[in-house]
Amino acid sequence: MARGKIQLKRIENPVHRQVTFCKRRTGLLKKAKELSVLCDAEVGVMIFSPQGKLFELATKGTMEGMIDKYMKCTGGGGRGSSSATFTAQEQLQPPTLDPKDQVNELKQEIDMLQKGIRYMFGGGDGTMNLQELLLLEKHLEYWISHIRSAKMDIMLQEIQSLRNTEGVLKNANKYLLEKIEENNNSVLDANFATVETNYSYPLTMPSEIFEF
Amino acid sequence: MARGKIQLKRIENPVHRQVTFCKRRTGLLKKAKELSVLCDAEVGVMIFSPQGKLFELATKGTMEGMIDKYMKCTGGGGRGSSSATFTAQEQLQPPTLDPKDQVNELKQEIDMLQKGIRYMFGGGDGTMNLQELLLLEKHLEYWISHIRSAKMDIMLQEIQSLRNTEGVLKNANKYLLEKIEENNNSVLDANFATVETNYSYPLTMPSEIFEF
DNA sequence: AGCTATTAATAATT
DNA sequence: TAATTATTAATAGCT
Repeated sequence: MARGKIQLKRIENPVHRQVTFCKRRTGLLKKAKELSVLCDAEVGVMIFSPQGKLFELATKGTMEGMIDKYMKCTGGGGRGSSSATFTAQEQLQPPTLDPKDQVNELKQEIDMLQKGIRYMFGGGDGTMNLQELLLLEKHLEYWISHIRSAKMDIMLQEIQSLRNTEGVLKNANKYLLEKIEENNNSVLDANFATVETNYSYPLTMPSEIFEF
Repeated sequence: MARGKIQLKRIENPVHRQVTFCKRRTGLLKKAKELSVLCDAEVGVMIFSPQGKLFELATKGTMEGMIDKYMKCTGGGGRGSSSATFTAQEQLQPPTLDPKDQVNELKQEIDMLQKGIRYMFGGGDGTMNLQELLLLEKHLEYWISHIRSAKMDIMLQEIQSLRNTEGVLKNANKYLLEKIEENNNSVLDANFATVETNYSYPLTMPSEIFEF
């Protein structure tokens, strides 16, 4: 937003970077405060400079309070992601477990996530339960609409092109056969009478599979 | 920044407030990410809607990690948080390696996977940082090997089939032309001399695009 | 959800 | 640094 567009990549010039950090930090904190006031939301922002200096903003109460709230929100034991995707974790569990159990539990969760991914991309080895499958299905419906990749388009184009060629060849073939027939009739030579059957081939290709 | 100035006070109209919350929340998170990328800073944002729903962004690692860093930054034990806004402080971070770290590591991996899934299929709301993307890329390389779906295989098969047909037709065509030539030679009839050129067509198709 | 007319943020420059 | 300004980016009000 200024005398020139910016690329969304690290600013290499250290001076520019520092200046921009200053300006944008101020801007971000301002925006955060505005959001909070305008929309009655509670906003917390933490910024660590490259040198490790902390800048913070908590629009209601303290940052500590926000962190507590955050912990409660993300599920007590506290991973850092909201509702969403494929989690099978319990929301209510004794907070203190043996570290080893904790590790195993987390490993299991990772397995679950990977299973979901494998299911989607590997062709589904059928070890997911109904609830998981329903969630997946919902996502799939959305993803499917995005699958028209360029490669697919190119392939379809190529198929069409080949089909056109096939048509041309068929016509040429037919024409030539007719001409031979004519020749045969006129010169009474039966040598080429079986040509047609010698070169029979299936010209009808199943095309339903391309209806995406 | 729009069709009219705004007052920096709570928007009373609930609909307007909700819409604005949505828009500005997006804007704030975008700005946070930009600051992080442009200036190589680590930024964390927590937003609680009036209804208590959490929206978050952690530009490096997880929010948990940021909170840990914050805690260390603001005074070790977690006390003594700065009451106010815009505070700037020092920070250090010593390296550690014990069971607890293992747990954190696994938690981070789960976060990564969940974020990745959301990123890929949720439309990519752009909340992944470089490190996460690299990890994701690694996973993707694995998944990609499974993407040869039945449909793709069928398509390739179909293309091959069409090419075979094309070959057969070409041969038949060639054979027929030869026969005609023979005929022409034997009956001294020049009527079909131009048949060949009448049915010229490109038989060489670009096939490089199918090298997956 | 999209679309502009405007305002707000800010990159380059002084 | 701090101020200025030419531009870009965000978004308020409408559909």
